[in-house]
Order: sequence, then structure tokens, then C-alpha cells
Amino acid sequence: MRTRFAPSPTGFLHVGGLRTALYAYLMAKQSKGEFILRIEDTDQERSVEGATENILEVLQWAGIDPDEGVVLDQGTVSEKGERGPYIQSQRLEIYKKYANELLENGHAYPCFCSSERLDQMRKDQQAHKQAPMYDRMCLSLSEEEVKKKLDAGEPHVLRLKIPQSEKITFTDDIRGLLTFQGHTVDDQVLMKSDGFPTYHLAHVVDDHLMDIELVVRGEEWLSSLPKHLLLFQCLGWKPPRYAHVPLLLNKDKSKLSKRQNSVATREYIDKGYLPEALINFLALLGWNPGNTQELFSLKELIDAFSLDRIQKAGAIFDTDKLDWLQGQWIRKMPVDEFAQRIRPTVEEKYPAAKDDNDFEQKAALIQERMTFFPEAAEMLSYYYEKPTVTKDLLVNAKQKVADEILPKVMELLITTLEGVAEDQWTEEGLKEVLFALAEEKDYKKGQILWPLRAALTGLPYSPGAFEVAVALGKAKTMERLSSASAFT
RNA sequence: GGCCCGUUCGUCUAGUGGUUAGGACGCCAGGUUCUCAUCCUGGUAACAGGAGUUCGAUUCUCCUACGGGCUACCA
Repeated sequence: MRTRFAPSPTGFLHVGGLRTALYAYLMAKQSKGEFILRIEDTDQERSVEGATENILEVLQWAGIDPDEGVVLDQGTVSEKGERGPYIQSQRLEIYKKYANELLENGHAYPCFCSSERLDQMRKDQQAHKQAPMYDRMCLSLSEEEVKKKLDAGEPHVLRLKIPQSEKITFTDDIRGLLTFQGHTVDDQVLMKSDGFPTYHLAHVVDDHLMDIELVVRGEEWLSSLPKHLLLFQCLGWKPPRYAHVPLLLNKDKSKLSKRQNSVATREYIDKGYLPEALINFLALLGWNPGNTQELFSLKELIDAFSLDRIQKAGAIFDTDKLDWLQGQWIRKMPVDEFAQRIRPTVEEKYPAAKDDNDFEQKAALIQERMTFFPEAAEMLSYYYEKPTVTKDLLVNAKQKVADEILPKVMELLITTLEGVAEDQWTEEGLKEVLFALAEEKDYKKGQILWPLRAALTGLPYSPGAFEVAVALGKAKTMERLSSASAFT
């Protein structure tokens, strides 16, 4: 099945857009079909320089690669496929052709009304509690009048002539049977006075010409669906399947907005979220697999996805679960990949990490406990700089490390560890020695291990004492113990 | 105002006439552990309301309420 994602280059890629793209992509891949990317830049005023690149980069980051259409080829925007161009501003002649066809067949008519008149008309209608709709004034123009105005080059638009008595029904892939009455549908503008088509005309023409079989788009389009259906009918084309996905919502249930949330996918990338986590999260917002599986890779989603398990109601964009998924996916990463991922941020703060041959070993210790990559540097700080140890940290009531026993414990730690041979300096080796020490001197394990860990890291929490001691090595461990014992 | 869509724990959701209404996140408690995190166990918490159909409605129908989307020469 051929599906498409057709963003407007008006800025960053919205997370809702990413979810829509994901669903369309999954449907295409599941059926071994093609996923097409088309750029809808028919609004010249809103088009933003660089937006297309940005959107493509973000999709690539997410692992959603178009088979056809506008693609990123080694970092630059290019086009691929037989049904191009895939950028609407380059298809103006095509739209013009079909607009003329509609005009000739009497399905569309030119409208010369000024925006001032239109504004006034709507105001009046609203004042009378009527639905604001075009009053069809220009439809009553005689053929001669129209010709005269056209010849005089008067600015005008082309409007779709909605058959008022028609009842339009359609079965949406998500919402089921939908019904609209012709008289409640406005005579939509198809061609603007600047020669550009509106979304309504453009997408119908393109989806037909590009052989799109399924359109996945946001619910906000539902109310203009009858216009699109009529357009297909007037042009003598078979409409594609449509799947209107529910909206992503703010906490107050309004449409997800910049004011209340981070909506740019880029922001989530910058915060360090993994594409696996974001994709997993987005997939589950409004869709469920029908079983209790929560973790899905993109590949698994391709197999498991189906439109009939998409929710009809909107979903609040609550990122608590995203954070949990992020932790899950971090833990699933191969250690070397994880190390590679955090290395740059650690090196930035601690250049010494560049020469660290045991970086991976240290990274492994924090992989189980972190949620956000930017935390990595701080979590590894004590390896690359001497920790600031205070007596307050060394003492710990819960571990029963009292002020009075501290000097003795520190002394025991130093003398005991001093006696450990280099080849015994392993987690097992240290465990054996220190547990024996605790038993011999009748200390609880915590009474010995807390001061050790605290002296080595200078932190109230960190990986365990044994792991840190091993990663640090004997020399550094001894050095830190002796300087910490000065506080006692 | 009009048209269209929707409504199960705080959040994401399972459920299609008979269930102790299930799972996940969050939160709380306990356990593991030298700390924190992880991990494990348990707990908290929901069918918007009203009629109707039915022996029986979360499930079907209607109404109400509430929420949302659209209502541009924007998408």
C-alpha cells in the first residue's frame, strides 16, 4: 500500500506530525508498499527557509525514511521517484490544468469578491447567528459579466460549487461511517488569486496522481473531508482510504500547543531522548497492540500495527511514560553503543576521558541507573576529578556510621586495602577482604562500605563501593582514602 | 451560533450483554542492596449522567451534560 506524509515547511516537525508520519510509514511498510514524502508549500507566506531540511532530518533521526518523494541524500534535499515533482510549488501547472477542468465542467466557478466584502459578510452572518459561509454572490454573475471581468484581469479565486442537496457518506478507516449534508459545506476556494492552489485541491490532485492508497492525517481535517470527497467525484477519480487520527492534547484537553508543551520533535532530540523511546511512546499514544507488550522497536511496530486498534478519542501528551521508556531503551542498548553515545558529553566536561581506555567499563556502571544522557558527565565526575569529600558525607546515621567510629573505620580501610595485591583488586577480591573485615571487627557492612564509597565518590549516591574502587584502581583508591581520612 | 467527532483509574489503555472491570506509567508501601537508581512484590484508583431494550448493561439505542476539532485566498 502506498501512503504518504505531506508536511508544510512552516517550521519544525511537530510531535503530532511525527506520530502521523509514523502511522503512515507503518502502514506502508507492513504491506511492503511505499511511503512517500511530499512537501506542501502552497502557502508562500508561511513557508520557512530550511524547514524542509529540518523535517527530513528529524524523520531520518526517527528511522522513518521515505521510499519516494522528497528525501535527504547525503544531507541535501533531493527528489526520488517517477511521479514528481514532489514539491507542490513546482506543480502549479498541474493544478491549473485540473482547476480548468473543474471550471469547464461547471463544478467550480470564479469568485471576484474582495476580502473586505467576505469579512463583512461573515461578520453579518455571525451577528445573525448563521454559519459563516460564502453567499455565492459570484455564482449569479452572468456569463458575459464573468468574461468581462476575466478579460479585464480582475483578481479572482476559483471556488468549488458544492451540490447543496447532496448527502455525502464515507467510511473512515478509524472512525467508521461519516455523514455530511451538502448544504452545510462551504464553497471552498480551490485556487487562490496568486495562482497557487489551496490544500484542498492540491492534495486531491497529488494523492490521485501519486497513486496514494491511504491518507493518514490529523482529525482536524475531518470537517473538510466532504469537500475532498466531492473533488474526487467531480474529477472522476476514486478517493483513497482515509484514516483520521485523533489529536494529541494538552493537559487541559485542548489541541497540543506550544504554549503548554514542547511540541517540536527537535526539543526532544536535544534533551537526549532516544529515537526508540520517542517512537515507542508516540506509537502507544492512541494505539495499542491488543496485548500487554509495552516495548516496541520500529521493526516490531511494523508487524504489530493496525488502524483498527487506534483510539477515537484524543490522547493527552503526558511524558511520564516517555521517561520510563527512555530508561528501558537505555538499558536495552549494547554497552559499547551506550558508551559511544555518552562519551562526547563526558569528554566535553572532562577532557581526561579522551584518554580513558576503560571508559566502557565505567559507562556500564551507570547504564542501569540513568534516564537522561546529559546526566552522564555528572555521574562519572569522580573518575576524572578528585571529589570534594566532607565529614558530613562520610557520617551516615542510617548506616550507623557515627562520628566516633569514623577514624577507626578509615584506618581499617586503609590498612586492609593496602594489603590487597593488585591482582586481587577485583570486585570479588575486595568483597572477600572487606566482608571478612566487617565480620572480624563486628561492623555492619554499611559501616564499612558507606565511608569507602563516599570517600571515593564524594557523592551521596553512586554505583557501589566495589565497582567504583575497581574502576578507580588501587592507587587512586588509596589516595582518596587517605585524603578523606584527614576529615576524621 | 452551525457542522462534525469524542467520553473506562491522575495519564496511556484492555474490554464488544453476565468479569472480583485487566495491564502499563505515575504515586504509596514493602523487599533486594553499602547509598541512589535498577529490579521484585503488593497497594491506591475508572465505566460522565438519565431514560430505554434485556432476565441482565461498561458493552446496544436515544436524550442530556461535558470536552474537542473545523467554521481563511493557512495547512
